[in-house]
Amino acid sequence: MNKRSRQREAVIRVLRNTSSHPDAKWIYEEVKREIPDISLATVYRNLRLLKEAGEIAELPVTDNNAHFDYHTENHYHFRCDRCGRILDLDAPVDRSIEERLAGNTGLKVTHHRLELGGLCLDCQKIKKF
Amino acid sequence: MNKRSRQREAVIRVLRNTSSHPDAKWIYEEVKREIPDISLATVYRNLRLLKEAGEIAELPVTDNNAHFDYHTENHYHFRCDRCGRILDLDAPVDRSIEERLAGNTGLKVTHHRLELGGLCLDCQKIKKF
DNA sequence: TTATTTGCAAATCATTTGCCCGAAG
DNA sequence: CTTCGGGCAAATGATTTGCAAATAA
Repeated sequence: MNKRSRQREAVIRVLRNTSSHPDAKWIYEEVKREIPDISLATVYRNLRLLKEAGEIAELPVTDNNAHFDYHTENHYHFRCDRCGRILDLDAPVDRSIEERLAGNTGLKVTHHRLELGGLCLDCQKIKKF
Repeated sequence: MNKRSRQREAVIRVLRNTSSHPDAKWIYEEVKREIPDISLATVYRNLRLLKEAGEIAELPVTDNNAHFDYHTENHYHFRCDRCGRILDLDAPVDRSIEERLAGNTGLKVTHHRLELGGLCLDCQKIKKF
């Protein structure tokens, strides 16, 4: 993580400029438009390093693909049950939830993650689901 | 899902009798104590079928292994950042969170997932982290 | 110069599938 | 009987790794 390579910068830039919380393959395809002979392994390598360095975050999902987010500060997500899209909510983070739920369990709570689920605007228009 | 096989019953029973939200390998090892020649594929197959039938739930995690939960009703989790353990919280689910966060976005919210993170009781005792 | 990073291909790991046999209903 | 589920081994798909060549500092 101590050299600024073209490919690493491109991975960061792609992730910064999308709000779609993409997986590695999607990021790879995007970066390839700028650096056509970049290797998928390089994308994976950089995503892992950036994550370990805390510059990006990995989202917990159930679809067998790691999804990434450039915004590491805590914020809330909405996930569409139909199309799988993940949207950022701009509601403020409410830390008081943490004490309220942990109660007297003795757990040391440092953060929380909250995600709404349902149908996004596009998918609500589609009749059968 | 319309026959009651010994191995399927065993998978369900193992999951029902643990609170550790295990992955497929762990469940496999447990069931093997009762049915030594069960196949790992059978465990995977049943976990997928049971999940599709809504009898168990899959938890979203970032560790490249699918984790399962026998309790499909909505409830909150605590995840230990150090040991990765996932605990159930017995705090009541607060559906009012959904309207509060979705606001006037137009999203149709049907459920939410909330997870606290930090250090569990055991890991708080360990000095260096 | 020299430590890092890349691209490629092979390796690994979790999970799924094809197929044929045994078991449940 | 007849259909569904199991075991095994091979297939798949995502992610990682070894290594020699390329590149940033």
